Amino acid sequence: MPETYRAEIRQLDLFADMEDSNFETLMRGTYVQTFPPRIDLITEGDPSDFLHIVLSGSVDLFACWNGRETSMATVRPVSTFILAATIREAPNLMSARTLEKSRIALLPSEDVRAVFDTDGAFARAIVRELAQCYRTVVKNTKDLKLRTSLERLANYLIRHSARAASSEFELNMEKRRLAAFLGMTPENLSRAFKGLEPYGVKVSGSNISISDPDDLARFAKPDLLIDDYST
Amino acid sequence: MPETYRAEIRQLDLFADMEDSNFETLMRGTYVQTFPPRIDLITEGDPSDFLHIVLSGSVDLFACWNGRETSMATVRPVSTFILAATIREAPNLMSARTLEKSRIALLPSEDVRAVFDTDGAFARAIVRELAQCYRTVVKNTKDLKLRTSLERLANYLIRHSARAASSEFELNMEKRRLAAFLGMTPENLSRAFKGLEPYGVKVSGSNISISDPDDLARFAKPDLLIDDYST
DNA sequence: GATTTCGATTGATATTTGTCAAGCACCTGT
DNA sequence: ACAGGTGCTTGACAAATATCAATCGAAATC
Repeated sequence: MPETYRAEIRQLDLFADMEDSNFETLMRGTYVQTFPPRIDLITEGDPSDFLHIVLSGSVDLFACWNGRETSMATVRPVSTFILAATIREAPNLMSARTLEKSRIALLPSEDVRAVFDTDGAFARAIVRELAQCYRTVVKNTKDLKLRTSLERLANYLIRHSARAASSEFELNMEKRRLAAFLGMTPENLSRAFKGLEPYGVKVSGSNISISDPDDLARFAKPDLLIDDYST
Repeated sequence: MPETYRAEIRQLDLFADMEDSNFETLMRGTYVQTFPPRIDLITEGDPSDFLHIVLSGSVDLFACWNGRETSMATVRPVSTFILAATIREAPNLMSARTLEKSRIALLPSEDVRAVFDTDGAFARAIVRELAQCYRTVVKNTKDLKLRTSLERLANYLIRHSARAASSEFELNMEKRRLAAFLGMTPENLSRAFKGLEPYGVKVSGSNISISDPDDLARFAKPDLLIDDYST
């Protein structure tokens, strides 16, 4: 079914309001590919040849320097990545690899830029998307600079508990990646989980349960301007 | 001379390509005000009523949580801030205060959004601006997560030495703010300067001189994908 | 079913960073 | 010149975090 993904992409905020003909132009050069787990899709520093859209599976955005590596974000369906690099015709700042088997749509960056130059609705949608991304990174920076690793973990757990709408949930990534995402070592994450036990956090493998959410929240002090990813 | 600022603003990338009539619409509600040093312009969490443009002076963007405070960025002429919040009609994530006597233009956010909805050229300019901002924050996050405070300071000095095109230059902000910007305490910054002495960094008040830039660079390992603010 | 592999954990230790308190240096206004 | 304020620096100490090595345990492989 080579056409099924079109509707999927068309429904994305980014593409929903644009001209039909421009959407067709974009889709003409687009191809969809399924990648196995742990495949490198992009290496930081490479030119941004394609705008990527995750249709299924998940992708890790990470960055390296001087032999160190850190995880910057996880991209889940259905959303795009390296939009900013595509627009600015600049090298990618982050690398990307699949976490699991994933279907990815690839839109030639040239086409994206060309349509962007003529389709105002598309430009406006990109603005909204980029503004969202920007605000997410700013929140992340505040999290990193204003909180200790224990506080970051506590707030991470609260956010995910809220998203799961349950005081019990599964971590959706390896602990080593969670550690990198939160800006600490895996060893430190282990100890941080221990450190949250007094606040009612129980860990068993990737299963987390929070026995007293209010108690945990009193410690974590979640803040809309850091932890609310919806605005 | 109440009209001089118009030309200044019109020349900004953000406003250069838009329709004359739309620019007029924006300017109609715009006013320019001069603020003394250390005046709070915006408090995080407040609605984003105005897009701000720094015409002269400089503005500190900072953020607080749980009694802690950190500096996120310095805005210098001529550029805008809180563009993302304005577009998304969302609360500001950062607070802003003048560092010195500053002239600031204030554009009602409603007008900005209205023009944005009809003027494709304006929307495209906003995209480029936001993509730039986004990439800057991503670089910042990499700096924070991948480097120690000593490495961050070393790379900061190299960037500013390059900008000044000289191995001797003046810090353009208080050391306490530099410390907050680099994600450390003022005490730690003092020690970090000491720690860079073996690499030829000499500090005298706000005057910095780097006696052996290559030696410092060998330690700092500057990286285009973190330290190059032009792409 | 045994083996291997790899991530997670733990303990011991080192490094980095922050905190507190005191002193210093420089500016400013009187 | 002086006093007061403010930011910077320093030292002693404490807390946070990283590193290294060893072990554990569950899942994958043979």
